[in-house]
Amino acid sequence: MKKELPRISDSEWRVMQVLWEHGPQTANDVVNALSSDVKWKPRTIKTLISRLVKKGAIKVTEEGYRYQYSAAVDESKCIRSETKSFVRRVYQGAMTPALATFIEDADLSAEEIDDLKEILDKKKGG
Amino acid sequence: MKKELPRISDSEWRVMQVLWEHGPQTANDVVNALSSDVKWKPRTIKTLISRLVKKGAIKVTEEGYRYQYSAAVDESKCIRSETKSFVRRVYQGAMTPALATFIEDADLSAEEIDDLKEILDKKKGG
DNA sequence: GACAAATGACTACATTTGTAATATTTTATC
DNA sequence: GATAAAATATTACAAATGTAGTCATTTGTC
Repeated sequence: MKKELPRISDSEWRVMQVLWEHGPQTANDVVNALSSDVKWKPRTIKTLISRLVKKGAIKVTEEGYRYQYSAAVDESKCIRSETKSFVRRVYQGAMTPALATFIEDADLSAEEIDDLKEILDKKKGG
Repeated sequence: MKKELPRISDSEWRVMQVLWEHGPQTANDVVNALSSDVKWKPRTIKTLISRLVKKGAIKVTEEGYRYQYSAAVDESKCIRSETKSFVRRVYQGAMTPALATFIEDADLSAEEIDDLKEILDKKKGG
């Protein structure tokens, strides 16, 4: 019984990332966390939070007398799901060409390259 | 003077892919090419084509008496641009973690792994 | 040339998204 | 308890998107 992931829009992702990174917070905490990154009015962020609550991506608890918001969906699940739909859309589902383009475009240090090769090796070994 | 890439929606990608793959075509050709993949009415596909023309992603030429449509934007540019915005959104721009997740999730054959390692090596060498 | 068939242009309409404003309810303060 | 301040809820509204329908025109056919 896998629960459907709600679809999370671009702007909404920013909000989710705050919650995934910092755990339960008030709406104001989220506003503050985002204030350096985006130029949205606090109202806008509140709206995004409400929509995410309605979608089931965020859950609310009343801690004391104010609401606390926290992620109700798993970050890696969302990332994987987004990744899959991205690859499906742009690469018609073909993972290897996607990876090849990624690698070619990425600006990688020697260490990063080695790390990735190690991941590849592990994959082969497994 | 780089021209701005128009933003191409999910459904519109399907249309673009047909044009990138098969070159100039009539609207009907596109409809036929897509008919096995999607369940859209021909009208819907015409609408998508019109929107893409308006956005400048497709160009029209009158071959004889019927319109021929062809891609006006470069496929790899679009792919790169989409990829970048995807990584920005989901991975906050961090390419290496993105790649790591990609690799871990991918279902790769031994050959594919070797190919990717080779790409990585070339990257290091360069 | 009249008329059907094909094509393209224009119009439609609900949903989602981006981006908020206003109204109401709670809480804090005097 | 009245009132201000803060938080939440309700409402707004345009652009983009998904998904088409209808109208007008062009073309092929008799």
